[in-house]
Order: sequence, then C-alpha cells, then structure tokens
Amino acid sequence: MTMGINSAVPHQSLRFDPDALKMVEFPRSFFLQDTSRIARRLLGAWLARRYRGRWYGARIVETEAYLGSGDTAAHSRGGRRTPRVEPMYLDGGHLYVFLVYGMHHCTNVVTGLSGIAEAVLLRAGEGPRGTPARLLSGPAKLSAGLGITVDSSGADLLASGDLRLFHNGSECRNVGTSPRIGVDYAGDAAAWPLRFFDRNSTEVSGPARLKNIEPNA
DNA sequence: GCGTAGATCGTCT
DNA sequence: GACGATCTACGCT
Repeated sequence: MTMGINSAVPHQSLRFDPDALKMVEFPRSFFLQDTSRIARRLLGAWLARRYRGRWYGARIVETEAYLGSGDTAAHSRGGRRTPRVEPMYLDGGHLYVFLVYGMHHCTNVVTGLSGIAEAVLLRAGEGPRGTPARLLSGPAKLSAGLGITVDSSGADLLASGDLRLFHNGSECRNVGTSPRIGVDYAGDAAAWPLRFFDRNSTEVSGPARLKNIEPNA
C-alpha cells in the first residue's frame, strides 16, 4: 500500500482548538434556509475534522450554491438520483463528497429538507496562522488539506462525529459574488451569480477577473 | 498575467 | 466511450 500525498491525513498546519476559540456548531435549522443564503453565510465558518483525537480546521472563504433539479450545473439536475448523488437528497447538514477528473475530491454541505437535492460546494479556505499560502485555495485543495475523501460522503455534520462545521458568531462583511467556476457546460445556469467569496481573503480560487468584485449586499 | 495541455478514473449514457 | 463542480507545469506576453 502507498501512503503518499493522496492519503487522508490532514495537513499539520491546520491543527486548531475549537473549544479554546469558543466555537459553536450550527443548528439543523441553519441548513434548511435558502441555499444561496447558506452559501453566503458559510463564509467565515470553520470546516473541521478530528483525526487521531486532534482537530484540524479551515475557515471557509469561497462557496458556490447548487440549486437541485432545476440547476443544469448541479449533479442532481433533472432529478438525477444515482448512488453517487444520493447524499444530496439527505437533510441539510450532511456532506456530499465526489471525485472529479479521476483524482480530486470536492466537499459539499447538503442543504434543504430531505428529498431536496441542493448543496453548497466549499471552494476555498484559510488555515490557522502559520498555514502555507494557497494550501487551501481551491475545492480539491481544501478537501485534500483536511484529508476529506468520498469515504465521508453522506456523513452527518451534526452527529457529534469527526466532521463538523463551527462558527464564532462573526459573519463575513465583505462578500463578493460571481458566476460559478467550471460549469460552462450548464447553459443559462452557468451565468447565475451563485459563487460567493470573502473579498478580504488572499486564498480565493479562480481567475483574477472573478475576484475583487463589488460587494453584493 | 494569460492560454494550453496532460494527468487519471468513476460515473453516466 | 466520453466527460468531468480540478490542478500543475509550462510557454508566451
């Protein structure tokens, strides 16, 4: 067996202590709001993973909303319900993780009631102080940094398990908006402004022309 | 800074 | 059999 850079070990620099930072978890009701609103409000929240008894985490700085059956960019477009996508149909607060290009994992937070296949793709994060620049500046990099793989698809973030979503009460006040990245195949939906990012962050992914866009109050 | 190409394989048609 | 909700390296401007 090989244990290389693709193993599910989180990056050491992401060690943190959610208790010392007085972080709390979102209630289930948070994940039942409008998906675009959740995508925006997740900016500043911390995705966390417990590995061998220690916590590792990343502050989310970029997200995208995927709006279910009517969204031609979503894996659940047209009501598709295959084994891979099944976690998208769970209650809000579960994870949906998939593999792209045969090598990269992408992590999503499922939103909405059971039966509604919407989700928020977590596109980029910032680690604690000392984390190397650009370690988490992309959906696959964020997943790899925390060691999240498809093995975690379907996990419940509210089950007191090893994967959680924390926040410390402060919301991102400088939010930029743009079309989603990498969905050119989606026709009209490719232009929908469903990408959200922290304009103060240096770790946002994507081309420069999609950064520093005016705040969208 | 921008555009292009190649990696690599599960999933869906 | 084609195609990715991506990333890196490389060449050019």
